[in-house]
Amino acid sequence: MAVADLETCPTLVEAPLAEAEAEALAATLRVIADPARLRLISFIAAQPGSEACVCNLTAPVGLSQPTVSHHLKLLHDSGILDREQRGRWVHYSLRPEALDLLASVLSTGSA
Amino acid sequence: MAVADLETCPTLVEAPLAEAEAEALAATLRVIADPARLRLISFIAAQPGSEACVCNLTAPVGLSQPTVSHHLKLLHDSGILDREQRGRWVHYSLRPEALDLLASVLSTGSA
DNA sequence: GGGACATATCGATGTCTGTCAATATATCTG
DNA sequence: CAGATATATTGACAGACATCGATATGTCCC
Repeated sequence: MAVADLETCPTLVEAPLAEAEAEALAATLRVIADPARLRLISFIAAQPGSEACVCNLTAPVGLSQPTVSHHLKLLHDSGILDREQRGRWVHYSLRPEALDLLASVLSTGSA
Repeated sequence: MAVADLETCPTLVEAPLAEAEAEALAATLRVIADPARLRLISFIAAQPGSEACVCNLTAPVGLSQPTVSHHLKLLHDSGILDREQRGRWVHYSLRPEALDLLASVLSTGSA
């Protein structure tokens, strides 16, 4: 279930959501609706090139390495972060289109 | 914890989120990250005047009356829906600014 | 006031998930 | 190949929450 699957979804306020559409959107929102994952996103986004090595992400969020790895996996699986392995290190980078797509689904267009 | 409290928050990609800021944003996102609540929002938004009586909301989502009432309370407490009682009936209406504010916090501005 | 109706609250229950310690996998270096 | 380092996976557990039935609260009408 990736953010990209929402591209075919109507806007939230456009028409009544069918059950499957609602579940798809909720699944993506659930990934973002966690303080640790929000902090990871913002930390990565704040780095030059919007990318960061995992080894630099454990300390700032104050969680164990397996937990951070777990969160990064969820963010990657849902298409919010890109993953690139360089030798022993793994770099995660932000996919801004994902957040922007989510924002556009939520927006009412009346602003 | 209402959406309006996010007005002082930086954008998600603007700067690293502090723990309290991340928790505040996550709390609001959690309210939206549920299929039943997403459907309620979209059903209400699709009505003329973006408002609906509770009695018209139970059937479409296929949940019990107490459960629907519970979801509406969460949506109201977080500032996404307005509540107005008219006699025996209660009407909930959408506050578009709330969704738009959320959308603007998520947006990277690079779109 | 009494009965009917609309909505909200309460208590209980099952499921989901965030977290960790332990361990596995993978890559580099000597 | 052996050891070291970086990341991922597994298993377990506690806390959060969606849901329901039962009941309470509030409002209208006779």
